[in-house]
Amino acid sequence: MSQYLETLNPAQREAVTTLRGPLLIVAGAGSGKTRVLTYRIAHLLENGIAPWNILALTFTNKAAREMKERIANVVGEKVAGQLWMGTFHSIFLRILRIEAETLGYSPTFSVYDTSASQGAIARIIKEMNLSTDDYAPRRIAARISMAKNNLVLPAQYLNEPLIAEQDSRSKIPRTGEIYEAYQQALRRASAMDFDDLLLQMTLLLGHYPEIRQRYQEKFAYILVDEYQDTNVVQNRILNQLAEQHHNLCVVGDDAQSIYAFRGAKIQNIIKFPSTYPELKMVKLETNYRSTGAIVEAANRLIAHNPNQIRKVCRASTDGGDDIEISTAFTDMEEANFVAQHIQTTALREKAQHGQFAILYRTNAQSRLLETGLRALNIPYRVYGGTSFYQRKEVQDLLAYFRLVVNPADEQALLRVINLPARGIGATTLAALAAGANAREVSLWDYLQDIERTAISLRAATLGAIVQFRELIKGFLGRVHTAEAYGLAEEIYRKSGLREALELDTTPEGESRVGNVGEVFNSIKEFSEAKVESGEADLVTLPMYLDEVSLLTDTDKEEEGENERVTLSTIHSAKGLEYDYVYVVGLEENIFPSRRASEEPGGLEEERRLCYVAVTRAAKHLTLTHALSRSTYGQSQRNPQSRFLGEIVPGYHAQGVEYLPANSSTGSSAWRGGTGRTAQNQRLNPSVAKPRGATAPAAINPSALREPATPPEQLSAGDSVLHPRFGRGEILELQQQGGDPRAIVQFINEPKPRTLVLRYAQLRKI
DNA sequence: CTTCCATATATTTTT
DNA sequence: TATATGGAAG
Repeated sequence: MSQYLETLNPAQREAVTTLRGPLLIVAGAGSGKTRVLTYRIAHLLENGIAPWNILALTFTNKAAREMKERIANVVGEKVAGQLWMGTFHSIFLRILRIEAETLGYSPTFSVYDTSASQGAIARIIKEMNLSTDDYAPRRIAARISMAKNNLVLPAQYLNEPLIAEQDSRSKIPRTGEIYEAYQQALRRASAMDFDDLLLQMTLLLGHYPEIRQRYQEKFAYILVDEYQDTNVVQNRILNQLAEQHHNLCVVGDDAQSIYAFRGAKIQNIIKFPSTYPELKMVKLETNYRSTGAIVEAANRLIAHNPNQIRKVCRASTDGGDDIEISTAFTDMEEANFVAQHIQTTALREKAQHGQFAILYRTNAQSRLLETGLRALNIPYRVYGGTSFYQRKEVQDLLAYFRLVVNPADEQALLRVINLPARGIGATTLAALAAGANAREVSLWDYLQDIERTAISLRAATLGAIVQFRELIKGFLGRVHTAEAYGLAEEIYRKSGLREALELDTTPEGESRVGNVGEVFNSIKEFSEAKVESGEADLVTLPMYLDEVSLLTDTDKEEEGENERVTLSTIHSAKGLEYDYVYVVGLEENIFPSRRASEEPGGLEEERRLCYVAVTRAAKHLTLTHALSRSTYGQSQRNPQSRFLGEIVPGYHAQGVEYLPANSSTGSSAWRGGTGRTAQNQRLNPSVAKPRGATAPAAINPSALREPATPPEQLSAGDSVLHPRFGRGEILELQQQGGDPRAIVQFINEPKPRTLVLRYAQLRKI
């Protein structure tokens, strides 16, 4: 027996060594799932299965990369590189590129990200003259995405009475038509959105038996990670591929299914046994990550969900710290408490900041937490949020690349045709779109003989269009032969994008230039990696685009990860673990969120989300809630989350009365010095042990009551105090125009702010 | 055609 | 409270 098998427990060993037939591995949190998957692949290889016959699918690039690395450690880089291992989307993209022509797509088809897809849908809604109040593009896009994820094509969508009824009740009866037009637009642009990468894949396998058979034979062994998060289409594809050999191994935990809102079907994992009656089921129930106290807390919580695959999770070690619960008066005090708690704990336990994570339900909650951490000089990083790749300047540049690779790409064309401003405005574009639509060709095709067809355009506008067309044409021929970096640079330069960006010397402008620089760095890194690994001799722009269009921020590794506290939504934290975890905002209407509790099954999903949050903690778990919280600028009071009582039976925030909602004068009224400002209890043993819990306020409130300095007495270089942002230095004063403004760098802010002096109430210090 | 200001709008989001 | 979007002025 191989050495690695000896390091596994019996259940893990069974999961690793059962090579043939359908296998369901129910893997509780922290049960060594990745280890099992890794060893299982190693074991397959050891038993003579060729790496190219193994398909291993994950949801995130990060998970794929991690597993690839770990397998490479066991079997070597060369063999690991030959595995078909990656995300659903990236693997299917790879296959769809090969088979594109069968489906009537160009092999250079574009991949639309969410914003491109929404843009295309918005265009159609406008062209159909529908009100964007009822037909909010976001909403329609979500509806279409849901349809695609559930394998409902436009024809079915239009014919399904149930859907028609739903849509007319929601006042969006023409959604089906939009869906149909959208799919046509995608084809004309030779583009697929994220959902299409799955949908077209299943259509390919469904409509072409010989192709299906080829892939069935090729992928004789299939492994799927996070199976509880698969949607209808993904599940269908898996069944299609596994039809012949039935060697389908899925790993998941129904208790951690948190993506139903994106179409994930928890039923896939629950019904897996009935799809494959001959299956073997293995339950991994030993949690090697968390202490007994944490595992028990998680078990108590999840026990409130009725629909589950039964399993009994046990900790590998008993005991551990009790779960800590803290009640704060306000969200700001909650944030300060957490920051303070982290500082004290890090000192006392000699723990690295990288071992701490603060988890919240919504991204908006990160702001106060950041302020709290900054006030104590605790380094942190915010996971997720606005992605690097969603920055305007980055998207603009990538749109140029996309257009050069696939000039039919309408969204890319629309994005850059007037960028930098060339005098091709909305009116002109509407005329062009009308012309293209009338002829049923892509915009790009329509531009080809625009000199003859567009009569109504002004000479200057026509000239600008022709010039742009020739600019793009100059790149087209070289896309597949030129090296990515050089071509990218040339595009950046010749398009005028570079000049336009570099002209802006404001701090924001400079950061934009920096971001573009990062893109170029990533092109270089990507190219070098591909050449070094021998995967390619020549790395072209299309290859880079395929990589980058399926990449998210979370995939980027950052410097100094170990020294920084992680701030993350619970969703983004799935799969990660930290010694010290703070789950904040445990209040009704926040967590569980109001919307979720209104939807059927929503509450259970929120509870699973909470389960995910709790099980991220290895050593110590702190739960916090605030009596009052400002949302959208308004103060709100929410009762404690029901989850608190489920985790710690009988828990009620004690010793604090609900205070009137925060008034405009600030919270200094109860910050005065006497009495505790927050209640903090250590539970179980049930004797509540209060302790002082509030961090020093970032800004001394009394200092702010002093009158502001009149604007005319301020000058650049002055140190000033702002009621909200605190201390800062004036970088520049702007007099031009109506209101005099000041650009101020605050010590607690990453970048300078521009303030209108009339309102800003700055005080010179 | 571009710029600016008012107004609306507001989960979670692996791809 | 921030941000996105759309209409009116430049």
